[in-house]
Amino acid sequence: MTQEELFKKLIAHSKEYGFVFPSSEIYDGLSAVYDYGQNGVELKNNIRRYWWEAMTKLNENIVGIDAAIFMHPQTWVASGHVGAFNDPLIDNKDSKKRYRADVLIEEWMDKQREKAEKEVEKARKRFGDSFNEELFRKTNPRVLEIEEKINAVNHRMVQALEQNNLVEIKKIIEDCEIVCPISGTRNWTDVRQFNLMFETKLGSVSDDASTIYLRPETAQGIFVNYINVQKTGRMKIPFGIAQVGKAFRNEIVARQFIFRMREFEQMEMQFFVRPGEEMQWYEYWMEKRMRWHRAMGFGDNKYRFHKHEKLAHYANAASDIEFEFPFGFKEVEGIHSRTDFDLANHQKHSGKKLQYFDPDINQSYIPYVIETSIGLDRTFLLVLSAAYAEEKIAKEDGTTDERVVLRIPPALAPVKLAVFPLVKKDGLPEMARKIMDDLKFDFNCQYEEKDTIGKRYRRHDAIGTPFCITVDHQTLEDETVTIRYRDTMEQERVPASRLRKIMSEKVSLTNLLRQI
RNA sequence: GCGGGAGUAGCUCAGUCGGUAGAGCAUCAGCCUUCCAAGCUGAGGGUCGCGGGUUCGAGUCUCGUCUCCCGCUCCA
Repeated sequence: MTQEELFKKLIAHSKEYGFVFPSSEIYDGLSAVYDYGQNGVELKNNIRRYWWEAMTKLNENIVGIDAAIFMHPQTWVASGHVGAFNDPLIDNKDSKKRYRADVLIEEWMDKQREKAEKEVEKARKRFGDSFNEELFRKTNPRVLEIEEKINAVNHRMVQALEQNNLVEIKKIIEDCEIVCPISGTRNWTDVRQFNLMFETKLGSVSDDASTIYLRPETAQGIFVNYINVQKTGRMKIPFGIAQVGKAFRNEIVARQFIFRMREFEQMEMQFFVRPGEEMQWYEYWMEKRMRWHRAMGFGDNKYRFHKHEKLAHYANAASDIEFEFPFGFKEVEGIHSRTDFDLANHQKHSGKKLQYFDPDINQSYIPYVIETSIGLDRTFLLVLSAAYAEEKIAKEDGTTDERVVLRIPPALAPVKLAVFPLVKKDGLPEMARKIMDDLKFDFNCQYEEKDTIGKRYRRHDAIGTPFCITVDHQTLEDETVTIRYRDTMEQERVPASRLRKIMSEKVSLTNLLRQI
């Protein structure tokens, strides 16, 4: 089976077993938006809890918040998103390459400048020692002509960008006869504005309402609350603030199932440190976050670090944790050293002091920030794709059988255990119900009596239920039941009275957290 | 956005030359009782993604459109 086939099967399996549905599917769906189903929501909640507890429970100096999705519009000016998430783009129809229109024009201007320089060089060779460069630049008609052209284009471009005049930008590209560096043609599409932030209106009357954005990242909710949390929680540097929540990006191309969605959930932690100590904390969190991933037990070789060579506007170091998805190694988490970029800009734009007084060194400063940012939906996809397995089983009569099993870590599995009566009579259902009623306060359980026992086992394999409890005739005699293990398909007979203790141990999130 | 592929029952798919929409699995009810999906009987479930056009007649031909998958592109 190719990886592509595997991925398709995974998507089909996700739908068939109630993990992920296309959004508003009865209306044909909505591009790159998905809903979590009855099993998906359980798995997602469990992953979220695993992260949340790993952050806030295991670290005394990390606390959580839950900031609103709507934020003051100035937030996004300060963070740089209004500038950086707003690009005029143009496509070349022949090479199918996409460019930033303003970059194309700037590159054209650079080329013109090179031309002028060549004229100057030529003249320098011709005139030798008597060459007066300044005079030549001021008087040579060719150089003057080029410079005039550059200035005119630059003026037009700046004005067009300011007025957001996309038609004019395209006209500049046409007038300058700019060609695609790849295809060499001038077969361009219209210039389009891509704003990655979703806009909406705050206020009921749209006329005097102000435009606000759906947050494109959750981090800013932490930065604007940093001083509140620090003061009211009496936090001392180094400390962290964790948050889980939805973020929204109007991606040009959203693809690969739930890997890149327009509405997605981030689990972010911003760790505030003393300036100059950021690199050691950066290393610390890279290592610590990798351990969190590996504790899930999908295999260390499935993960790798990817160091960013080209850094974002706010960072002085950045690495991704990549996981080997069916479509290749892809980012699930970023660990970024964001310097004091965000806090310093919020201080500047808000006029509020965001400094921290450090009693140890008797100094005030704006803290530096190490960010760990992981996609919850991506982690969900990670767990599903790592857990999904198709197995061949040798049967007693020599034939082979197949089963689909999700080897989800028990602590994360949507349903922890299923309780079955072996047959639907002789008082076995009643006995099974009684056991189920006792266990349901502690675990997410399901009771099933329909179909043969084998079918019921397979059904629960398919949704990743790690344990099946079967009540048989012997149970009526000595109150023992069997536990059937999902991964090995082996069974073990235990007293029903011990079930709660045994299961607590096996599905414990605490035990998973201890492995980090 | 461009190129390729796809869309028929909950799932996987068949549907010939344009002539009354099918199978297996699943679901539900009943029978049977057996620890690894396959027994028996019956039932429900479809505007063939959506909308035009051609035709006496369209799941099938044609045009448009939407959605999904793959590649390019984009990606704090």
